[in-house]
Amino acid sequence: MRLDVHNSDVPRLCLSCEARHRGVCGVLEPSQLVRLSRHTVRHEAAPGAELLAPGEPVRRYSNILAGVVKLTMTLPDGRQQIVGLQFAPDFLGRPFAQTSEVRAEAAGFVRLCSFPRETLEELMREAPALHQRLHEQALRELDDARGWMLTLGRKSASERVASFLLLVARRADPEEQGESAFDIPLGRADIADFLGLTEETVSRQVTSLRKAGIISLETSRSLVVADHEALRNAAGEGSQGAPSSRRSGRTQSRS
Amino acid sequence: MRLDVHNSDVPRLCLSCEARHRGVCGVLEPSQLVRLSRHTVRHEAAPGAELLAPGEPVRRYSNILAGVVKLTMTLPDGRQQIVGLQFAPDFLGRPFAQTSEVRAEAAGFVRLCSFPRETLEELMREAPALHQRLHEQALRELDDARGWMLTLGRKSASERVASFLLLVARRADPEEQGESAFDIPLGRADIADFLGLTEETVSRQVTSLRKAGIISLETSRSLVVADHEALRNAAGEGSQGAPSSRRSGRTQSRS
DNA sequence: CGTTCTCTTGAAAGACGTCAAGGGTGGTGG
DNA sequence: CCACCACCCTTGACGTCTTTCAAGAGAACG
Repeated sequence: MRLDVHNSDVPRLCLSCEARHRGVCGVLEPSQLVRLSRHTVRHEAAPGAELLAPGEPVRRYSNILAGVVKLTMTLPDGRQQIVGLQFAPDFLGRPFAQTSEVRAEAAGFVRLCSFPRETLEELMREAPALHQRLHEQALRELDDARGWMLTLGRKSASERVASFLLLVARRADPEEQGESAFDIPLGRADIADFLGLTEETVSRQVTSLRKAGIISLETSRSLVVADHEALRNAAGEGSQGAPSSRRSGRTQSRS
Repeated sequence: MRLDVHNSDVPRLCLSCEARHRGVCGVLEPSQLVRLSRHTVRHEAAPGAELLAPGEPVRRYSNILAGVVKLTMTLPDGRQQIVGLQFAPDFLGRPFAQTSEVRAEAAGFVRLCSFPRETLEELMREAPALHQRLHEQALRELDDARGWMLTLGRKSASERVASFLLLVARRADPEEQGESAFDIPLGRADIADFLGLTEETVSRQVTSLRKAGIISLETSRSLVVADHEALRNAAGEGSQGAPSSRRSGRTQSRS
């Protein structure tokens, strides 16, 4: 049963917060929000700031209020891969784990709302809805990661770049209709780290998509999708499927 | 508070079941086990059998009692990628989702213990420990998937094959000491689908690891690790890290 | 207006995919 | 028990996609 409460019971800090609607705070009662907000700190992180260090104990969890966070993994010899991207109002941090396996880094300026580990765990115990919300986010991230495994394992360079641009476009315009300009939140080097390519290859494939009339760029980081269906096809997600004789391997892109 | 119960309260079906200890059933009370077991069916699946079809409604969940299950994703043109491997006593199926994005397929003979969706959801509501167990498995799978993203995006063919053999060896012998023979649960074609390579390339790299004295094979599917540290190094997880001038890209393997 | 960083483009090399054929192994039937 | 067949694995030769190395253009900033 839900108590009859007023908005005035919601902490002032949370009133204009996006996380309270679409984020994890959306499932909390005002009284729980009040408790959470007592231990809450808002802060901003500059581009490149390390939000979570691999191997270090996780003391605080955060909601992402604005900006994009890169989750990266690194090999001993320095090779790097972005294994996830998080946007507002995603929850940042791994529940139940003492340490994180990944490094979280701000890609651009990021605004966060952080709270201590203990507070979250306490709330999670008494609010099953919160627990479920976090579980659902984990499953969503799992689906995403597996989708990118398919991209990394089986798609060609141009398909990977098209897939990434599709991700950007869909996030801004889920309907995939408009012709407005979307801001690409990552530089070429970060896109390369995400797609398992080099900076040069990303740049070449962007150029090639532009020359094919599928996209156009106002600046190097501002994307306009000229032909949504062509972009889906270029990403390997096209509806038409002429099964190849061999089911494996990257297909060779013509022209 | 836990009731004072005896083993005799545990359903006969569950008595010798591995899932009751290390699997999700381990957190259930005997009374809940009884309830679950009333709706439970044990069955076996032949190699290649489809356990979960992408896009179809999920009616049943399962515990894997024995065998290996491949989770695969496929592009419209037929290119395929294994996005996860599951072993006993893993839980199979995606909670909260109406349909599955991935296809689950038996790799070899598999024994399963299945129960209806409703029963699991009912138990999950009243047993927070079960909910948490499933949440933890999802997070574990997420960590795995991200680790393979790093492998698929940044490792060379020989490093990928070494990484896979390391997975097999560690699963059988977490200490990584013994010199016993491990059964490789996948054929070369499946390994290729897992590593984003072709069958031929996998075969070549296995040969190369064998010629380097790092592993030896009794049959093509029986692995002996001759030099554990060398295998870790070959997988790119070596401790020594001479940072390359460029941080990205697959390093060229010498020799 | 120079400096620096990011992005782009070019040419060459190499790793992996493709196509093709051969070898091993297990199962089945004569 | 051996022959045969199917399937899986291995090996070879070649093509090409992506990386590497290198340099130049463009944009942001002081």
